[in-house]
Amino acid sequence: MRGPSPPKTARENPLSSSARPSHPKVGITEVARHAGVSPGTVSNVLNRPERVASATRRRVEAAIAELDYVRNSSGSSLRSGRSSSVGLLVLDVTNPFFTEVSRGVEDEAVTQGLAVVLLNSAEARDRQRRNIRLLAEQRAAGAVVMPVDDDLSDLLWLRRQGTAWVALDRGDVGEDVGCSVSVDNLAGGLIAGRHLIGLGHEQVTFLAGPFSIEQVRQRHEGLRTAFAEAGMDPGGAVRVVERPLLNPEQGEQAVDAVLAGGPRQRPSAVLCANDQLALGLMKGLGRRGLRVPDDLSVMGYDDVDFADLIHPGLTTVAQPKYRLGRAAMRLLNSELDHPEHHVHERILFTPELVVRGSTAVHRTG
Amino acid sequence: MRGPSPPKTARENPLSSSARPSHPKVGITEVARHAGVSPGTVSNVLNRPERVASATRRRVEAAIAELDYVRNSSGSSLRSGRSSSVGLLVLDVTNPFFTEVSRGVEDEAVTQGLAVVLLNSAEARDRQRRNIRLLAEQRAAGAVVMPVDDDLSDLLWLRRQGTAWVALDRGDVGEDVGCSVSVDNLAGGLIAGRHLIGLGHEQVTFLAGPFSIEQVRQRHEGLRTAFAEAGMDPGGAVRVVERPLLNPEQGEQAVDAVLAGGPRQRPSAVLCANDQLALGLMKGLGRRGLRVPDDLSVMGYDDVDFADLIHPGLTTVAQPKYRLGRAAMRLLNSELDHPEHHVHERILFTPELVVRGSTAVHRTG
DNA sequence: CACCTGGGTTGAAACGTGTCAACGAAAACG
DNA sequence: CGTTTTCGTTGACACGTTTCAACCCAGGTG
Repeated sequence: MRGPSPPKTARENPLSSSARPSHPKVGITEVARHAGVSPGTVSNVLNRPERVASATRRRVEAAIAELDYVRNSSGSSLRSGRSSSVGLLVLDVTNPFFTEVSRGVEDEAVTQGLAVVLLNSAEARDRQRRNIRLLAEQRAAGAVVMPVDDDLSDLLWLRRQGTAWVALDRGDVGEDVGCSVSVDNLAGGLIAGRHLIGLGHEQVTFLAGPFSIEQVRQRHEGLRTAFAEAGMDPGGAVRVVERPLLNPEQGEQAVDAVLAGGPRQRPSAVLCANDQLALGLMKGLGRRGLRVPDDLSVMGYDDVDFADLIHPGLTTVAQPKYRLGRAAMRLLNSELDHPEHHVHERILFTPELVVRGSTAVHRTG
Repeated sequence: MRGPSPPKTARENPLSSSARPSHPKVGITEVARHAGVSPGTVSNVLNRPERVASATRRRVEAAIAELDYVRNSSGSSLRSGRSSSVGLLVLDVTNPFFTEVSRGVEDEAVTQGLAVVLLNSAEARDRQRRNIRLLAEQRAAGAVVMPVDDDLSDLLWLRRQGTAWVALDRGDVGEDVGCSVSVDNLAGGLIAGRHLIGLGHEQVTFLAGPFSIEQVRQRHEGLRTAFAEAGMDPGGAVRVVERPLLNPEQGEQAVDAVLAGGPRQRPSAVLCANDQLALGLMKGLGRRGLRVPDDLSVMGYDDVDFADLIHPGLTTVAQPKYRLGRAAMRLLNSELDHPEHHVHERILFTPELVVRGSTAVHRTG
């Protein structure tokens, strides 16, 4: 695709002005010749240094340095059948929640010398599919995946291709299918609901993302449970507004729907499926001249960085984002290291309530 | 590294329960046999479909579908010397500015069938170096890079290895070195300064990131120019507070330094090098009981999503983030397509002032 | 001294693909 | 009808690495 110079004419590349011209083709064999050993030995120096006598090892390392050899990972993963990079398939790079998770994944991956490639599904099924295909073509060692919906068929296909994965933030994948690490969304909805009920709210709206996402469903269910638990009828007390995506724009556009309804059903508090939605909603409310929390209490979910930075601070349900990513990658590592006697595992974190300024007691009347 | 099963024993993999067992090894040759053609023809179907008769093409495509063949990109890039993925080397995945840019890059890359792998420097030189090495080992086709500082030696090395790149948001790379696309930071600082001066501010603080970053230096310079232009002494009017990183935490921690100084030098407005810094600063000010913009005007830089979502809205200098990414990738594409008669190019966008609620006229007295 | 042992090293054989000269057949031409 | 051109297809080879049986040799054992 690139032909660095007119094919047959091995003309000197004008770019390599500084430093040694760095012979265009330095492979393992060239290094071997230069060090007076066989290619196999060089390979050993690279991959199992302990098996080679320290004298020759030093000689090889010197040659590597002198020739400025850089390993060709295509060759290596072609021969070994697997590449040494793992995919991180994320729902939305734009969402701070995911970027935080990715930090955890990266930190854990480097300890194993694995490279992380970050891929973005943008909450779209076909993009997820494209990315999964990409991972298969690259023969990725493994992947950490946040599935876009309940249909795991593409992921099963990926595993059949020989690429292991662990599901993140999706607790409902059976343990016969794969590992998963997630946060208890039922519990999250529950503590959110209890918090609002404790403040005297009797009519709340759940501003939801698509119900095709399991997290959304469970947070909703938890919220309803809280009301049932308090002896109130969830059917009457919690209304749902569903949006197709979980971003701020959607939150802002939802204002009308949230405020709609007769004075009787008008909510005194809103629980958003997401901090992003909450942020947009608060902006929309501000536009309408409504004050948070005086006119309406607002809760988010995730506790992303900016939840603490806006005014009023966003009351929200915190998820251990960094640890989530770390745990997922650790699980993946253990599966890669011992594929034969690996049994899928499910890790469940517990969310925590973080109270800030965006929720207040319901002033009746 | 992975040994799918005890070496010699080709035992049936218990995982492939559903669907066809999908013979573990389907390569281009297997497809060829199945379609009754030569491997070369299959390769042509994959890469230059127009050169193969439609009858045989259909036959091959059927075989591909039936065998569930998935191309092995290791083999392909080993043979061709280049992989078909490009790197996007970003300063900080956490910063919404970069995620927006990445969307532009991705959208443009898919039009050329290139896969984008996102790599994170975390504003750290050694991580940038690791990532550059990774790109070299993978023989990446190219890269879009936001350099962490002025030292471009690693990037020059990368190009010597045969991987082209274009610099993003770093206008000072010479056109003898590589393409670049950036936003005019001098102009940005200038319009920011004019805005503040127009509001009557005479004493402002520039809350800066590390001055090793070119953008920071230039925005500062633009700000000073605005004052000089207005007949005021920049040396007296603009004070600088420098922070080592460009994130919200740093902004919050800078409150003391910003407010420090006798009543005479106490600023009535702050220009932040970054929206992230501005956000943190505003939070810190809130903690101190100071109101924005009543007690202090605050400006950001970038116009990330949330600048419009917080209260008060953040007055800021908008950069065309998405177009930035798109332009960079387009430049890279053109270099990859015609490496021989390519001449490096420099694209400079113009920033725009976005006035929101965080700046107000200076109430003297 | 003959024999074994085992750590170091070698050489050749894959891995799956792209490329390219060569070739056959059919079509266009004189 | 013979000759050239065009279009499709073929095989074999090369890319850079890992792997593995074979081998060498020094040191220990009987």
